[in-house]
Amino acid sequence: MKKPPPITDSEWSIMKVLWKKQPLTSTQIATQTKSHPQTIKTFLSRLVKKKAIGYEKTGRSFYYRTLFSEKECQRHESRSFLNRVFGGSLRPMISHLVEDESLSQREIQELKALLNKTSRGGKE
Amino acid sequence: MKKPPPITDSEWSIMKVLWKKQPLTSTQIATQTKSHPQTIKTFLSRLVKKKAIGYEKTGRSFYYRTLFSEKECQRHESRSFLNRVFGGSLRPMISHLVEDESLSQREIQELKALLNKTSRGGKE
DNA sequence: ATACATAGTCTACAACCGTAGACATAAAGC
DNA sequence: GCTTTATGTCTACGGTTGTAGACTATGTAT
Repeated sequence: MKKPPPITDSEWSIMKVLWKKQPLTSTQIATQTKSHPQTIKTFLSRLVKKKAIGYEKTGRSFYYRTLFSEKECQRHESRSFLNRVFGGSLRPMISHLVEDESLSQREIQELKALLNKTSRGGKE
Repeated sequence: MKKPPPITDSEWSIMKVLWKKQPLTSTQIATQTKSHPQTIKTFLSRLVKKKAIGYEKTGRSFYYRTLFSEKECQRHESRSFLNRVFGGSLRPMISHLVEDESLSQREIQELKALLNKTSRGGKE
C-alpha cells in the first residue's frame, strides 16, 4: 500500500470534508468550508497532483474522492509529528499528553480499557 | 508566561541540542549536528528574531540559550497537531496511537500506572 | 599595530504555501 | 447554434523554509 503524500494544513481541511462524505465537487466543498471557490480549486489541483485525491468526471461535474483513508493519513502525520517533537518515541509523548491535558475520569477509564484490550495484540 | 513561537522542523533540531546542554555557541551546535555552520547561523538568527532563544555575549563568543522549556514547546506543538489532524480531541488521538503503534507489554504497564497516578489530578 | 580567525548580518534562491485573479473550455439552456 | 454558467488550468504574489555564499566586525595572537 502506498504511503500518503505530505498534506498541508489547508489541504487537511479539504480532506476532512471529503472523509465525511465522498465524492464531492469543488463547489460543494467550497460551500461547506465557506472558502473562496478559487482557493479550493487550487488546493484540489495540488492534492490531485500529489495523488492524495482522485476524481471522476461525470458529465459536466468533477467528483473528487480521497485516495487514502483518514486513519492512514493520521497514522502518517502522527509518525512525523512524533519524530519531530518527541524524537520518535511514543511513550514520552503519551505521558506528556496524559499528564498535561487533564483528562476526565471517564476518559481515563476508557483509555485503560483500551490498553487492556491492546495487551493481547502488543508485541513483546 | 508567554507562549512559544512556531518552530520549524530544522529549528527543532537546534532546540533539541540546546535542551540537552545549554548554553552553546553556533560552532558547537554545528559540530554536534554535523550541519553546515552557515546554515546553523541562519537558523539561530531566525530563532533569536522570533524570540525562541536568546544569547549572552561573553568576550568573543555568543552563547545561545532557549527561552522556553522543551515541555512548553512540546505542549504547544501537540496542541496544534491535535487540532489539525484529530480535530482537537485528545482521546481519539491516543486511541489511534495506542491501537496503531504496537506498544510493548512494558510500555502498556507504564501507561496504566501513569493513568492511575493521573486519576487523582484529572478534572471530573 | 597587524594579520588571522571566528562569528554575526545581509543577501540569495529555489521550493512550498495560502490566497486568488484571469483565462479557457465545455455542458446546458434557450 | 449561441449565450450563460460552471469548472478546471495557468499565472501570480507575498511569506516561509531550507540551504548557504559573501561581507563585516571584533577578538586574538604575534
